[in-house]
Amino acid sequence: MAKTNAAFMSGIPELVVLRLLSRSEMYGYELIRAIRLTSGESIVLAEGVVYPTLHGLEQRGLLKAKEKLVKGRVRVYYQTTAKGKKRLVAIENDWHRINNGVEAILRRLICQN
Amino acid sequence: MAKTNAAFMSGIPELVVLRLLSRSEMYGYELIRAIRLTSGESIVLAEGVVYPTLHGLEQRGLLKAKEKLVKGRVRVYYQTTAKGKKRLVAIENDWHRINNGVEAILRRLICQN
DNA sequence: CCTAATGCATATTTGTTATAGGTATGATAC
DNA sequence: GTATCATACCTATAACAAATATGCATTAGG
Repeated sequence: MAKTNAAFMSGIPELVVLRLLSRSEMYGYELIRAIRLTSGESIVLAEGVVYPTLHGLEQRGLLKAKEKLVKGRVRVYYQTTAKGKKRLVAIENDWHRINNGVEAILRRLICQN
Repeated sequence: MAKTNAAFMSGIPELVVLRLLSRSEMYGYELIRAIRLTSGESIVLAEGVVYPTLHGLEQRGLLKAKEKLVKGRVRVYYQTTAKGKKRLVAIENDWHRINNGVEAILRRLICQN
């Protein structure tokens, strides 16, 4: 468990990657910064997390990769596919459901066994 | 990945167990029902998840166990200790921080890289 | 020159949850 | 009376995903 993230991270990389790349295409390094900045430093994913995630999502057809040569350096741009967007909707729903469940327990809206 | 829970579950068992047992003592089976009901069926933890969690938390001094004989049957009641409540506050904070980070990305409040 | 930042990649470890069993008692229904 | 379900506990193993720790190569800055 990292000092910065500390638990509650399962599923998060897939969710945030699909979400950010559904809006605009990005390359890995850029995406890592975007996750950190957009989350207000709350979510910091190392390269060893993001790159395998990108490769996995691409293999599953949820992302599409495209190589570009920028300043003599190869960048791999990724973009969420239509299939990826469907998947995104599904896991967003899952995330909200789990979240509501936890909130209900923390706030104890309902009660009694 | 379970059909009911589907990702986003890391850290959740510890959090909800510490939270529910900080309010009132419960025995394992009762706790399992309480998690399911209080979360509105959103979070369903099997016995194979809850019992090891209880044992682990007790070993770490975050829970205190007490055996009771009820209707000729032994029940093990658990209760969150003072140390457990401190830990609870810490992971509740972690949980909210991660949550806010994900929300910011989903809603894209902030932007630009 | 040397260092930091950029940019990609992957093998291995670690930590947790999920699964799938196992034991035993009490209550209910047929 | 006996079959079945709910109660109540337990643990070993599998499965999975993130974290860690690397490696390589290029560019910009001091």
